[in-house]
Amino acid sequence: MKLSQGVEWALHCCVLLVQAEPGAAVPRTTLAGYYGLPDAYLAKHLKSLAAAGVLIATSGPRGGFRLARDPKDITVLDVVEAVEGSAPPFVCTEIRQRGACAVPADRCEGPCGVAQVMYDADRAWRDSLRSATVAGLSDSLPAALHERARAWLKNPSAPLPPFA
Amino acid sequence: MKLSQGVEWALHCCVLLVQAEPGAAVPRTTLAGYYGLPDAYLAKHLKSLAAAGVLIATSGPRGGFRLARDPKDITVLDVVEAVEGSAPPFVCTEIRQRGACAVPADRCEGPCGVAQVMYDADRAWRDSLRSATVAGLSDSLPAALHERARAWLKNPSAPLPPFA
DNA sequence: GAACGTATACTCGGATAATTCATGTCCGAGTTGACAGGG
DNA sequence: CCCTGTCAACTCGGACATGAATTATCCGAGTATACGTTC
Repeated sequence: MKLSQGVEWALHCCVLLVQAEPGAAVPRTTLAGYYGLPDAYLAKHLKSLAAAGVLIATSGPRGGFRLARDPKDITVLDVVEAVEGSAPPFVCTEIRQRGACAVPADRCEGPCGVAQVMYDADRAWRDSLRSATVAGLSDSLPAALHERARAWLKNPSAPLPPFA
Repeated sequence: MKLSQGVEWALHCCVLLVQAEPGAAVPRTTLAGYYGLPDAYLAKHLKSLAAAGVLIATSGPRGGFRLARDPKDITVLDVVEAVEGSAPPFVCTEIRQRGACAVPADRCEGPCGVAQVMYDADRAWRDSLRSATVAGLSDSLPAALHERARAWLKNPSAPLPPFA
């Protein structure tokens, strides 16, 4: 089991977008440059975020991506599911109904114990991710980083002030 | 994010092995036949379980696999990690230290907020899996299935009694 | 009848292909902003 | 000075290669059993 690399990128980009001017869009090249990511590939994940309703994409000059709603209402789970898909990681193939000792289907009402345990764990994982929001992640960063982010988003080509 | 198919197979096989005679080994062909699984591929996962110390493999006639310890002491997490590996699903590549707005390494003491949230979710997932044991899964099955399993393990070629 | 040696059959283990999915990259469609020209 | 039409540049979106991991399979190494032979 391995999570896509894009999850990390998407989360950091969403946190960065909190610092953008309200209503302003940030192009993907600016986002990619901030973290040194390949913009061509980052586009793929940003597209998924837009399709999932987490971001809003705008075309043309002054276009780009912006958060679709208040950062307080964007959970980490929203971002993860946008990139990874909302399909459960464990899929029960009902092997109890196959093979020499197959159990008749009419005796398999609920999910088997194995699937139930996996589903419970998946729910615990999702509940944990749902309890964190993009706003909370942004608040955990020091104010100095917010300043640098705002300066960069306003003018990516200008030199950044040195660290205090 | 997708879990390997082998996780389901491994869990069901471990639950089935609870019904084996104490000290007796069950060959992989018998395990595969019970659930109608490809024995050649199942061998790969059983090998992983043996390497992880969940099962004990024995060669030669009357050989096969048996549980390495009491089913109460085998958690579902043990089985999942044996098959999937114990590597965390989320790997932080420290992208905050890269790109145009890279943060100096000496200012990155602990993990970043994004990684922390993912690690917490991973811990919740593992804790959930750790709270379930192979013995618990076996106990959740009806007694009739235990009977059928014991009969099959004792003589896989004999016809099974019909369902009551 | 018991012990021993051999051969056999059965088991796991590692090495080897095929397929699927994530990764990485590119170019085209669409849209907005800017500019030049005219009123 | 203001309005309008055209143009151009910038943006995203989908289509196209690449690589790795999972899936799937086979054959060889090793071992305990069973049998036949001998004492």
